[in-house]
Amino acid sequence: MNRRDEARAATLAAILAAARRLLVSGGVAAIGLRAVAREVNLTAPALYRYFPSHEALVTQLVADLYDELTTALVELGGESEGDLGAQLYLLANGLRDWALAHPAEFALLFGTTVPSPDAEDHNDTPGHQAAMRFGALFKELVAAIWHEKPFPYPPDEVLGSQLIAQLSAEAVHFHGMPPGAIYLGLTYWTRLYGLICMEVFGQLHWVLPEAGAYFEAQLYEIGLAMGLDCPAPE
Amino acid sequence: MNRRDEARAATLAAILAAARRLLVSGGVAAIGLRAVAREVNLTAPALYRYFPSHEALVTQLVADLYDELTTALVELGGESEGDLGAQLYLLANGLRDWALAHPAEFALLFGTTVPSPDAEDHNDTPGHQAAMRFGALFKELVAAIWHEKPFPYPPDEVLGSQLIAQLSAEAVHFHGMPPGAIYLGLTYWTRLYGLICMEVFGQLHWVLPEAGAYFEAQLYEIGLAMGLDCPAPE
DNA sequence: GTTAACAGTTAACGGTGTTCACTCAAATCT
DNA sequence: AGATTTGAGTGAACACCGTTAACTGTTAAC
Repeated sequence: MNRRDEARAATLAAILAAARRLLVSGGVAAIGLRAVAREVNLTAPALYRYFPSHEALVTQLVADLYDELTTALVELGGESEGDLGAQLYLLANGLRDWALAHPAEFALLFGTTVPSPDAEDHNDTPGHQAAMRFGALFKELVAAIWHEKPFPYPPDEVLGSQLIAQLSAEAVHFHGMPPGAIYLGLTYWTRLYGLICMEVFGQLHWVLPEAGAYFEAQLYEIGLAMGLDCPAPE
Repeated sequence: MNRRDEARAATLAAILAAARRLLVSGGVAAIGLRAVAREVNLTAPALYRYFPSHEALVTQLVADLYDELTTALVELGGESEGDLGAQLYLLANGLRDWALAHPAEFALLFGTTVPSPDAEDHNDTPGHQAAMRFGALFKELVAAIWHEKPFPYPPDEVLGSQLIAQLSAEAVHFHGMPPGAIYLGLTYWTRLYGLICMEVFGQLHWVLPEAGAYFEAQLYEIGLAMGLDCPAPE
């Protein structure tokens, strides 16, 4: 580790920290090259020694945010050691709290990710890999819940043969769960994502000014479906 | 109607059409003042005779897209006159098809709408009003379904007293449906929105490369909960 | 027929991401 | 140790962005 490499690593971290600060305070649009450079006492072209483009900087920031969110949720779930149901409940609420506290970051991570059809070239992007690590969190937890106490799942007629085939192909990533159980776990994630998206993006205001009670009811409902004894809303 | 007013209306329509074209081809970022102006053989400052700002132009475009989507869904549902369940099914599938065919427009309408907390000033924006007209579509249909054949809804213990109070306050907008029924209708909309968001934003690729079968299964499941006889997936 | 209103232009300001030529210090090689 | 290469950083510039101001014609109104 040269003295130059140390300096490089330090400024790189400072750049990402500054970008993060700007994102939190002013949204995605606030992450300008000159603004970031100003925060670390540099000029804009100097950042091209660290990132090939503005987009690459934002992508790296996305990856860091994913990892930060993942570790935050992991240690949040660690508080309820053993009770996997409570862990999933904490995870869901933790994700919602994080999204509401950091709407700009949430929009950057989970919103408007226009996926270019050519999947090959950007599947190895740091953001994608961090997203996979985040997704694995839910995958592993759902699989653990299933293997601890298998929950009833919809009969095959509800899913359809095509979906069953698709889910069976993914069974290796879910530790050999049956397709119906994978379906229910996926349903949990889908509904959770949809609820948080609607709330963060303000798509729920026209019917519910405050979505906390609705969120809890939904969580309770889907938790019941998975055989968990979630705390009932009051 | 002066000759000047005619010209004004014509160019205004041309501006919005050009903006729409740019949105479709290149996403939201492609709607630049100079780009729009170039499309209608004008210079950028000329557009300020028609819109006070770039944002106002985009907002108007959002309103137009909402109305276009609303009418498209209305006439799509009109094909199944009488059968309200089939109408809801067509609406859901129509919305998904539209979103997948026009991802940029969908992202503009339903994604990343950062809602400023000061709700007073922009509640009368044309985009908001058009969004209300769109939302009314689902509201009315759910209410009609309920009044035609009331469906069973979750007991009060599942919802919690606070949510029941909130939903009761909104009952006037749902033609006097009980809170539990409103909850189920809202659940339909929430799950539909979440599913489409996930699919359009590419948030489902890491587990399902093609989400059509999953979408159908989800639609069938929630349709069953509302007492509808949707076509079962195969 | 004069006057006021208005669509549209050009020029400019501050901002953006990005590239190029350049300087200077640090690491490497002889 | 001295020469040489690597690389971080700068300043100027390019093409773009949204926006404003001053200005030119044409059209409507009195």
